[in-house]
Amino acid sequence: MSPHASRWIRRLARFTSLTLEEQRLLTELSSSSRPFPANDILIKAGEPADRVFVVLDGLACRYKLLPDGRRQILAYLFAGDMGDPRQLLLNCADCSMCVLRPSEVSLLTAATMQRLERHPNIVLAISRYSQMQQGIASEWLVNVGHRTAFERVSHLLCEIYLRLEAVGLTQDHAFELALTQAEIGDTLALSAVHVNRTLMELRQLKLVTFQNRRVQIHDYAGLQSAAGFDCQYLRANEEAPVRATTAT
Amino acid sequence: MSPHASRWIRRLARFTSLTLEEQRLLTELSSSSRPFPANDILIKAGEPADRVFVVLDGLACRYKLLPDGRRQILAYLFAGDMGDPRQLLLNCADCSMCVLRPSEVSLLTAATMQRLERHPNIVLAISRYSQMQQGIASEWLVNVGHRTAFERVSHLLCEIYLRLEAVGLTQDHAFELALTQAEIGDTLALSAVHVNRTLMELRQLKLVTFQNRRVQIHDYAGLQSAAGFDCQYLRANEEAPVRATTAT
DNA sequence: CGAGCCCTTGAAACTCGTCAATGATCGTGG
DNA sequence: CCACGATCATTGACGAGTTTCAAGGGCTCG
Repeated sequence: MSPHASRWIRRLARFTSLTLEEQRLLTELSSSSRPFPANDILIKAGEPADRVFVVLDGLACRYKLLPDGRRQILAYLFAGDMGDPRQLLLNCADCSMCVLRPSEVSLLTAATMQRLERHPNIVLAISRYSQMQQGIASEWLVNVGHRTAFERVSHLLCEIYLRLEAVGLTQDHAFELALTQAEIGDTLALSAVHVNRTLMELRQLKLVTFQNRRVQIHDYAGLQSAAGFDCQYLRANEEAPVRATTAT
Repeated sequence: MSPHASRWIRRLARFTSLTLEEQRLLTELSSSSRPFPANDILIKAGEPADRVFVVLDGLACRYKLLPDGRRQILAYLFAGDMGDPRQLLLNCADCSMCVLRPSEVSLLTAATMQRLERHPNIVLAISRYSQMQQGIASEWLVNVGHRTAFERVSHLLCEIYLRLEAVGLTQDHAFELALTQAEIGDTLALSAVHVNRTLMELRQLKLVTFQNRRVQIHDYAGLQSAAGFDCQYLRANEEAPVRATTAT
């Protein structure tokens, strides 16, 4: 039995309340997790994708590589995050995935997912969660497209802070963030050098300190305002609506 | 009865074969469409989203606005394209949507979507289609993040060409594209001025001509290569797999 | 025929990338 | 326990791509 299922449950439970039985099922299904060493590749773009990844602990990401070797990170998967089950419907993965830190990852088969589908409540939570993930992807496009380097870095840090807070991985506006500056650059479409300069600037302005894989937010309001950050897209306080629609 | 449902059916049928009965249902459900004038706003970010939009004819887009007025276009919806039904599961729209040209748009209610859900085949097609749309969004992030202006414009034109071809809206490597250069700029995160310069360059290289709302591709292979375009993400030839998995 | 929107072009400024070198940190093995 | 190599952070100088500003011209529609 994996000790890490709780983050996943906590993540999903934000989108609809789960019964104890449903929580037990999620715990059971994620118990087949196994550890992956840092930089291990989970799947490459183009390969058949017959599993859904659940990151129980650690940090993974989805990304695409260009022929010249440049990389765009498309999404982070923190502890509690999972891939979109709809991915199973297509013949092959449209992007690659790797773990950035030593991580505990569970691989759910199509058969396992079918067990989940018998629980409409869980399906609802996963669907809403996946929809939120799409919202994050949209916000990233805005970020990379229309914000300055300074705003981008600030915005990303605001987002990560709230996402980690949602699963209980922050304390006093601080959290562990095991990303190199080069990886942040691949996320925000900035050079590692420029990420560094921007982080220095944030430090000098006493907004954020990012050192030794730890982020300390000194002035969240200031950071939010510098980023033009509006947390709505994270659906931090999504309520379970009265009407229990079951959409595709 | 709308005369435009065929593009929608054609679009979905690329992902699984639809029976005549299923096609009739889609035609019936889209018959409640109505025309929208150019620049009409379909929905604003934050408003309750209780309808799924199907663009039967014309051109719409999803976008986000920044407080300073800048706009990032997140997706185009050409004739035959639709929104993601999963959007209904969240309380409100996470981005705005408008029509860029006079368009024929159908608004499907949650009740209508529930009728569709009784047809697993249609659900499958829509799910696969939506998944492909997500793939397009990922590719756009790569585009904006890691490609030069020249590559971005070329890449976008390659994509639009294939998407329009899929629903029969091209002839001889030419198609109507009712976008202003400013709108292309809002899509690719470039200034309108630079879009113009890039289009001139493409014209001089005899790759593409874009004039009078018409795109004529003179050298598709050359354009594809200039863009570093790999059409796989469009799932142009997605086969209906043997196994009929029904994922969430 | 005029108004408005869009395209086109030029010049100057700025953000950010690249290149290069130096330090700091960490894990590993001698 | 220290030395070593590797990875990562830091800093400076320079260059390139793109933006902004500004102005003129063309097209379309009423």
